[in-house]
Amino acid sequence: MARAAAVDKRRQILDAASRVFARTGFHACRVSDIADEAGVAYGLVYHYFKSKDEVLNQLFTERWSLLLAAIDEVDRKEITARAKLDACAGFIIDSYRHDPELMKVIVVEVTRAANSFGRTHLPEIRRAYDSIAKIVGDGQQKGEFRADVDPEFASMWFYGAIEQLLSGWVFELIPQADDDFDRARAMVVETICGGLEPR
Amino acid sequence: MARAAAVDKRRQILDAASRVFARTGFHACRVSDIADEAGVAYGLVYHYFKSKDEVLNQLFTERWSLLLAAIDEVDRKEITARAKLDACAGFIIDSYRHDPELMKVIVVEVTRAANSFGRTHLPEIRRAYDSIAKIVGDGQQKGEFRADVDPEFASMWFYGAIEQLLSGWVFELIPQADDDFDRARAMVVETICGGLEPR
DNA sequence: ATCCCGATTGACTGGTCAGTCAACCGCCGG
DNA sequence: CCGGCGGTTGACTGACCAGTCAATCGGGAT
Repeated sequence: MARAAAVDKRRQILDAASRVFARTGFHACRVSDIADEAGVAYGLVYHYFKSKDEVLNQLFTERWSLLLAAIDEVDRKEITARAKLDACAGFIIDSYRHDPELMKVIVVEVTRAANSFGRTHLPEIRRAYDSIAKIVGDGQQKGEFRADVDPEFASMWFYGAIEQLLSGWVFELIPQADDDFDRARAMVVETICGGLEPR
Repeated sequence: MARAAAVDKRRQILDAASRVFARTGFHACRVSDIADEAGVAYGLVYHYFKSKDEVLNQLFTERWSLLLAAIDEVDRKEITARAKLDACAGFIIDSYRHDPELMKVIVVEVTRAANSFGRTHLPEIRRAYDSIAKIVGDGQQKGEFRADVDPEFASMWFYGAIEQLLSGWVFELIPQADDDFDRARAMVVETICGGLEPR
């Protein structure tokens, strides 16, 4: 019971932090905001986490490892490179659809923060790029994609295009009705894979 | 003379700020770091700028208005949509090549910072997306691009792909020898325009 | 009933830093 | 030679906030 309650409180704090970071930004918010949002005392945050930074690290690592696992799993399937990239795009976009606040935090505070947290998590972030590059490279081997494009670069703009879509939704620059997510996924994959395939 | 010296000092502070923000990040650096880097007294920063924020705003606005002007000028030319997008990509990449620190600051601290400065400058950022969307839309009108892709979305991933390239260079994830810049530009334009053109 | 120990509380502290301000400098015009 | 004024200086202050810690709570074991 004590054990289960502790797990709950920890989760409660993480979820609250996700909302607060999304709303106010990591730097602009206070630890007391997180505690208030979670409905717990200030000090309890420090019972479960070493520091404010560690709360964000935890949020990032949790979700990013799911992403890495998903990409690797996709890569193991016997499907075309285009289908693999479509599945990757789908996973990322669905992550946003499922929990926009958490994805906003991850993108804004970590993935796109070249200073601060981006630096810290560079290896994990890079692993995602590498996995996508591998998918592109394998596609080239099989003749599905043209060979005169560097897979390393292609993975950057494939990922960049998707992340920019998320940003567009976060900033409310592009529509996010329920079917816009799937349409956007289909269009971006169609365009980039179309450009990567031999004419 | 006094006038000229004042302009120099202001510039000196802006340039120093660009270097310091790039190195340390806007939030992590102190105003005294900027003053030290510029070789002026702490208080002088506040003689020329209302606040630390205003220094960053100034850096951003200066460069971003150049970008907006460049895109508009490109759009006015009588060339294909693909050539226009190529010129836009070229301008952004050359901006980075010419002054990587400033572009790093603009991308990391403003463009990609959905909270804080991103919010503040949303209208100007949006104008760039809109201009690119217009180029894509016009290309569709002329039959150069397929019509079944939303220009608004296409501009997001075109810009996103390029910005991710910049990020890759900032993070030192992809090579940045002198000819990598032009190769990257050519590849990304070839891929995305290739995907946008009718098969 | 009593003890124990992990969970929980929130007041407090120490350090940091943006922004202020009063004094100083040196050029220029009279 | 002097007075004024924009440019320049840097010590200081006030606010803010991450992280600490001593005290309290409460439930399970004996």
